[in-house]
Amino acid sequence: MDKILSAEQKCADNGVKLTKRRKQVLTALLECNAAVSAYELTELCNQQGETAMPAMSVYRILDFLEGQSLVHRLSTTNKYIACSHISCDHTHFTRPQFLICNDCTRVQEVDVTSETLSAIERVAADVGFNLSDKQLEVSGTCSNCK
Amino acid sequence: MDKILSAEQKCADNGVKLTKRRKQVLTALLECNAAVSAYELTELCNQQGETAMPAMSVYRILDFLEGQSLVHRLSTTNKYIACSHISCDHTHFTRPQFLICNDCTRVQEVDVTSETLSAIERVAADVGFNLSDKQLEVSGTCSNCK
DNA sequence: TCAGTCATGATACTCTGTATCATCACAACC
DNA sequence: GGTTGTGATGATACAGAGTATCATGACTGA
Repeated sequence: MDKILSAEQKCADNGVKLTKRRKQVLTALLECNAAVSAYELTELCNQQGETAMPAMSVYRILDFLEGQSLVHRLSTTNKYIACSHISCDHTHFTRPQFLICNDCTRVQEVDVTSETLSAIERVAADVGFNLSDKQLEVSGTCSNCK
Repeated sequence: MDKILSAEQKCADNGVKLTKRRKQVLTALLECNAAVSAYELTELCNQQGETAMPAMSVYRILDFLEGQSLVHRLSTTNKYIACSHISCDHTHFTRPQFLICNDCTRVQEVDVTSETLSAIERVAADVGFNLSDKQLEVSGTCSNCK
């Protein structure tokens, strides 16, 4: 799985380690190819793993992976997905935007366009509000489900 | 409190009733003038109310009030706020957009501008995605806190 | 007044996430 | 080699968010 190799490389570049457990969680998340909750991911790990994976570790590891931009947390649904850009050299300079399908719960990651961003920033600035570096999450129906 | 009167009128127009309990929850939410969780709201009701307010009822009542567009649920923070437009004739034709302050947790409700909306729609359409009628939530720092 | 319907009360439970402390693994250093 | 320090993981307990379910209350309309 070359995504894991890329992830390992990125971690090494940042001076942190993609340990066995972290690899296990990331692999499970990549394989299920969907947005899943931390507890669902725990179950997935426990199904295929030899040694038991505690939910606690999954939370910690997800935090770590999020810090490395290898996974994203969807705050509207409390679920996690693997970043679409693990094996390319995409830098997260622009914020990610997530299109969440209400029917099949699949999630597509795109970049926030500069138009969208500047439109939102303008509205915020009007009331003296500074945006922080968060992502955008919108829901609807994906191409498969409509 | 004329906001309560307006709310009562709106409910009547829709053929539903703003009961005593529902008024109590809405009043508490209006008075605290902030985004609060369902359980915090339960406590607020219990502090000032004579008869105990079960958390269960608060959830049901919040659902009801949300259906009447009298309160909004912030899904990124799992909190609720009273709608800013209770006592005006604002129709929620446009989606609300919430600016959530990371420091003081205050929330400002504005309307999504047509620019923002069309920019987001364009990106979504590019990948065959139809937006549904959800709101937009962005976080940052409000004018008081910066 | 009696039945039907909607609102509320009460209990229990699941799911999500955090706090805390113990233990383990590995690397640097003497 | 032994020791010590640090970061990763394990284990337990708990808090917070939300749902399921069934019972009861209140009002309306025949």
